[in-house]
Amino acid sequence: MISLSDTSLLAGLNEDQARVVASPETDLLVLAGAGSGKTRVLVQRIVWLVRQQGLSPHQILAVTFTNKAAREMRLRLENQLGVSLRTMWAGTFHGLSHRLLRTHWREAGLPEHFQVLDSDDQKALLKRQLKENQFDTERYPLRQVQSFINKNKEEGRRAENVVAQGEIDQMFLKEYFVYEHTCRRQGLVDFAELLLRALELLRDTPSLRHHYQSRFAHLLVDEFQDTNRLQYAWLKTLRGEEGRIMAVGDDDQSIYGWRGAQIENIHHFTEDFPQAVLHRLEQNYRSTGTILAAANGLIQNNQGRLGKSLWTDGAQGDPIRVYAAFNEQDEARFIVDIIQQHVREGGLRSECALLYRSNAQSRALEDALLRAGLPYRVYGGQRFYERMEIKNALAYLRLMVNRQDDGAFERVINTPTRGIGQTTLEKLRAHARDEGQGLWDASLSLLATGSLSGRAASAIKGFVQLIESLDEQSMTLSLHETVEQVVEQTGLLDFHASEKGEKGQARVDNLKELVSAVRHYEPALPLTGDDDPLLNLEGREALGVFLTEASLDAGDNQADEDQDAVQLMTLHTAKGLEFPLVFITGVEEGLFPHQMALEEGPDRLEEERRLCYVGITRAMKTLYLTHAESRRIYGKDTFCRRSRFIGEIPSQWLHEVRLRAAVSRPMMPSRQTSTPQWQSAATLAQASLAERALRIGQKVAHKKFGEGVILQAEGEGDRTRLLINFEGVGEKWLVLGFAPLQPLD
DNA sequence: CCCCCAATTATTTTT
DNA sequence: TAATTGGGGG
Repeated sequence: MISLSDTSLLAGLNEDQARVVASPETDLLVLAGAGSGKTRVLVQRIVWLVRQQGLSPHQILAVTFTNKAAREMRLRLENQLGVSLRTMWAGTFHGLSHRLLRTHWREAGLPEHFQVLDSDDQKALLKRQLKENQFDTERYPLRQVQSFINKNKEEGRRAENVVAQGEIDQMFLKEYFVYEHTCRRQGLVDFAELLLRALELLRDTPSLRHHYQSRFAHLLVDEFQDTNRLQYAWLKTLRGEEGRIMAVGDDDQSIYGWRGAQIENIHHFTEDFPQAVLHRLEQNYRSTGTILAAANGLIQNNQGRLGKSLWTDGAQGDPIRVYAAFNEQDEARFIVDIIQQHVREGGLRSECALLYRSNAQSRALEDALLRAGLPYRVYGGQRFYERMEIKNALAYLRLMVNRQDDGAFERVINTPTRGIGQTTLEKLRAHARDEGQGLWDASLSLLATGSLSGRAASAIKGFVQLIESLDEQSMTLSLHETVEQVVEQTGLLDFHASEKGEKGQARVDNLKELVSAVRHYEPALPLTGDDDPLLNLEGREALGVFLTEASLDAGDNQADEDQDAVQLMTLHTAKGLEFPLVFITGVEEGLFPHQMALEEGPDRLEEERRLCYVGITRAMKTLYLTHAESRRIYGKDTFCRRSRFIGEIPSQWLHEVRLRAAVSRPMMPSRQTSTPQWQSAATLAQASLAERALRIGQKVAHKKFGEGVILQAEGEGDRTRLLINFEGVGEKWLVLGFAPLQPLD
C-alpha cells in the first residue's frame, strides 16, 4: 500500500515506472524501451531509497558508461535531493575504478601517482615496444596486438592466464607479457586495467571487499546491455551476497557488441540473481504511434529478444517518408529542402538531426548545408584532449608529476625540436633497457657518466633542467599558472605559432583554451591565511586530478553548443538523444547494414538492425529514410540497392516521396558527360551495355550464379567486362560476350 | 631535420 | 576520393 507521503515521490510516474521506483528491496532488471523515461526512473529510484528507505547516498553506487550520463544523473539527483553529492559514488565504471585504486593504491600494488593511459597512449607505447622487439607489424598490425591485450583484459585474463592457441597467439601473448611489465614499471594503467585491477583488488583483499560490499547496499547500473564481462564481474563482486542491484537496459539497443559488450549479461542476470524481478517499461513518451509501429515491426526480425513492444497514448502522426535519391548529392539536396521548409514554418535548425552509418557520409551533407547557408554541427571527430598540441602540453605535465612516464618523455623530449635526434634517443633507450630503468633516469646517469657527445649532453641537460624548473615553479603557482608557464617555457606556444597556415593558429588557440579550461580544476576558494607558497598543495593536487580527468574524459567539444544548428552524427552517437525531425541517410545495402557487418555473419546483421531501431526511435514527430541509387564510395561510383531494413518495416507506415516526375535520368556521372570530346572507358563500356538492353545497376540472371546486380563495366564491345554482385555468391568479373546473362525487371 | 611522393587503406568508438 | 604513413632525397 502506497501511503500519502510516498505519492509525492511517485508523482508524474506511470504505473510501471512507479512500480520500479517503489519496488520492495530486491534485485531488479528493468527493460526500458527507448523513450520510456529510464533515466528518470533511475534517478527517482535513488531518491526513493534515500527519502523513503532512509538510506544515505553513501550507501548507493550508481554507474553509467559515459561521463555525460554520469554528470546528468548527478545533477538531477542533486536537484531532487537538494544536497551536494560530490562524494557519492556515482560515475562511470572507469571513473569509479580509478577512485578505488587511488584510495587503495598500496593494496592494489600501484605507485601513489599512477597515470592513466588513454588508447592513443597505449598505442604509442605498444608501437615503441613492438619496434624494439622487432615484431613483424607488416603481417600483424599494431591494432591487432592492442586488441589482443585489451580483449583478454576485458575477459579478465592476465597474460599468465591466457592459453595461446597457435603460433600467432603465442607472439601476441609474448607482447602482452612485456607490455604488462612495462606498465607496472612505469606506473601506467590503461582503461581495461582500471577495471581489472579494481576487480583484483576486491578479489584479493577480503577486508576491502567486505567493506565495500556492506557499504553499498544498492548498486544501480545504466545501459546494462553495454556491459562487458569484466564490468559484469565487477558488479557481481561489489554486490556480494547482501547487496541489491538494479540493472536498467534495453537488449534492443545493444549496439556495442563489436566493442566487447555482452548482450548475454542481460540474459544471465535473472540466473545470477535468482530473486530478481523483471520489469518492462514500454510506454513511450517520445515518438508518434507510427514511428513506434515501424520500430516494433523492424526489430521483430531479430531472434532471441527478451521481447518488448513500445506504445504511446499520443498521436499516430505522419507516415515515415522514404526518399530514393539519384545519388548522394541529390539525397543531401532533398534533405536541405525539407529542413529549409521546416525552418520557414518556424522550426529550429537544432530540431533536425541527420544520422548516418559512417562518418564519411557527412561530407555530401555538409556540402549541401554549406551551400544553403544552413549552420550545422558535426558530432564526433577529434576531441579536445586528443589533439596533438594538447597531448604535448599534457605530456610535460605528466612528466612533472611522474618522471617514470616514458611515454610522456618520448613525446616531448624533442617537441619542440631541441636537437635531440634518433641517435641520442636510441642511446637513452638502450641504456634504459640495459639498466632496467626509465628514460629519465637513463638521461641522468648518462649525463653523470659523461657518455654523451657535447651537443647531445647539453640538449638533454637543458631538457632535464626545464622539467625540474617547471616542477619547482608549479609548487608556488596555481594550476592555470602552471599550465601557462609550461606552454610558454617549453616553447610549445612559439613552436605552434610558427607553424604555417591556419593550423598553427588553431593550435595556439587550443593551448590558450587549455590554460583557461584548467581553471575549473582549481579550488573554488583562494588560499587562506599567510600563504606559505611551499605549502600550496592544492595546486599540485589539482594537477593530479586534472590529468586524470583529461585521460578519463576526452573533453567533448563543449563550444558552440547553444547555436541553433542542424545536428549531424553517426547512428551510434545518436543513442540516448531525441529530435523532432530525423533523417536516417544512406539506408542502403552495404552501407546500412554495413558490408563488413554482413560479411561477419547473422549476429552482426542483428546488431545493425538494432542500430536502425535506435535511429528510428530518435525521432519524435517526423522521420525520413533516404537512400541513393548511386553513391561515390572510396572514389568510385557504386550502385546501391535500398536497405532490407526499409522492407522490414510494415509498408503501411511508409510513404514514398516522389519529388520529380519519373524522367529517365542520366546514368553517367556528369563529370564525364561534360567532356564529350573525350570518351572515357566507362562511357564506351556503358554504350556496349546499352546495345544489349543492359545498364549499370541492372538486375540480371546468370545460369550458374543466379541473380545479381551490375556494378561496374569496363572495356568495349564483346570484350566488355562486367562486375556483377551475385546474391549469396559475391562479386564476379564476367565478359559480356560470353556471359549468359538475362536482364531482369 | 624537413619535405615530398608513393603506397596503403578505408565501420561504428562511451572509457 | 582523401587521409595517413613510411621511405628516400635534399
